[in-house]
Amino acid sequence: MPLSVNTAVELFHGISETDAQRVARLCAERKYPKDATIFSKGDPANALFIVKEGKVRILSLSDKGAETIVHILKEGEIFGELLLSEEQRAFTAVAGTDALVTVLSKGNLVELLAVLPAIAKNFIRLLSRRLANVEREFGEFGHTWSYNRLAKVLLRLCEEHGKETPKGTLIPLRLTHEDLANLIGTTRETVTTQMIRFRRKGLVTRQDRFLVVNKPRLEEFDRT
Amino acid sequence: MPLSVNTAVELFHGISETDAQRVARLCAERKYPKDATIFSKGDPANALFIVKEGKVRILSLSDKGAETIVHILKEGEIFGELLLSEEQRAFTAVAGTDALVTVLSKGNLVELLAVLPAIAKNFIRLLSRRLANVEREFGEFGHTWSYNRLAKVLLRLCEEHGKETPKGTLIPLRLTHEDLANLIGTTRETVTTQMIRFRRKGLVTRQDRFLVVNKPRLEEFDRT
DNA sequence: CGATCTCTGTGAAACCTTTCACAGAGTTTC
DNA sequence: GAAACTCTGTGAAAGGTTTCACAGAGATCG
Repeated sequence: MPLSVNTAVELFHGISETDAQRVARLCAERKYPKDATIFSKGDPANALFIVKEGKVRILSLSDKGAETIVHILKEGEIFGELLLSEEQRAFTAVAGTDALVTVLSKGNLVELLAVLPAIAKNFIRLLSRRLANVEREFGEFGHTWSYNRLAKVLLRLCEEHGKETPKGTLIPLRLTHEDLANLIGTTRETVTTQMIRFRRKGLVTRQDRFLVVNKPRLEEFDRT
Repeated sequence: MPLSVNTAVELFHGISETDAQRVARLCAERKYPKDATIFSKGDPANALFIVKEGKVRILSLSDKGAETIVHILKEGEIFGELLLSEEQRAFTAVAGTDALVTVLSKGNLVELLAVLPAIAKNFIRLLSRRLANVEREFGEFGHTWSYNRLAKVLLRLCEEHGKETPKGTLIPLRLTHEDLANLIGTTRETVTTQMIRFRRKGLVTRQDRFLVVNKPRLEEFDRT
């Protein structure tokens, strides 16, 4: 068990060292191997999670097997945050890589929110920001064409996970074409076709098994 | 100015009558005629709004004139709720009918959140729920075909605004085909074509200028 | 009431996506 | 290292959507 919670996590910004230790005592830690399910749609929503190491994917699974990747989370991000409004999980969370997560039970969270107003404030800000992002994406997805959505998703992934390199912005995720298809709601084959076009146009390249994006040109492409 | 705030509004659930009056004193009211702009993308985000009467539309306007309707809000719902995380409005809010809204300035909201923990709790629950809804929709919109998205949107509008009648569920909004197109990200012509198909199949009918949905059959259609 | 403006209905051509099928490259596993 | 599996690349046929153009129905405003 950690001695003190990472105050770099936005939820715990601005609380004293003493409080941080108190919080830490209420948290547990769990390890998941890549592709392990952290929780599934329908499970009781009884804890809040924070990604400590690795990546976590939030999936929406439709009745007919279709899978949409709603979010790819990195270190410091929170998930399972809907526990105060929903009894059951609406989504499935899966470890995208080997992952270490901090777990805070619903009871403890409620207590913390009551006792430490700073945390309530942080929580509100955090939910607001995520809501704003999802709604923005939602609005932008009006574009019909897959290549527009693909360009936007790649740019978003650059913002959220990208690492600048001399050759462009590297996205340090092992994303298959099928993953990208699930991110933009199309088929694997369409992604393959469009990625080839993007590569031919010099909008993206490959580095080992990772994608490297030429941000300026891709943005330009997206605007046209 | 109202003497006491409507505690039917979720944000003000569970607070005492005295507190409700205190809250009410911090609120103002504004009236907007149909199609008036309440705030625009880019405006400073300095107040929270609550729909008191009428409908309000939240729009995402892309650089190139494309408009997506992100939300249609009814009485009791909150908007401009992102003010604690965003300096500027990310969306545009427009009166969908003549509308009466309650306005709470950012400063006053922050004060209330600090003083009345019940409100902070309500606010969190409210943001959680909205986030869950948007993410769910987002996930469901994987389906490519316009008629699937159209069916889903109509069903959602039934849930949120529908009034049961002997002939089916009436949606009391004057929605043009263009509005529907902006809700599902397609063109007006496609909506026209699909609505005609829906009508021929008996999934929807018309009542005056309103839409009446045969929910069971439309749900069945959506699943198939 | 007539003119105007908005909304709905249609059709054809160009384009994009899905679906299905299969091949080969790349990885993983034993 | 060979077998098994996953991922990427391709192609053709079928079907859906956009785009453009135009007509008529329906509402609105003097």
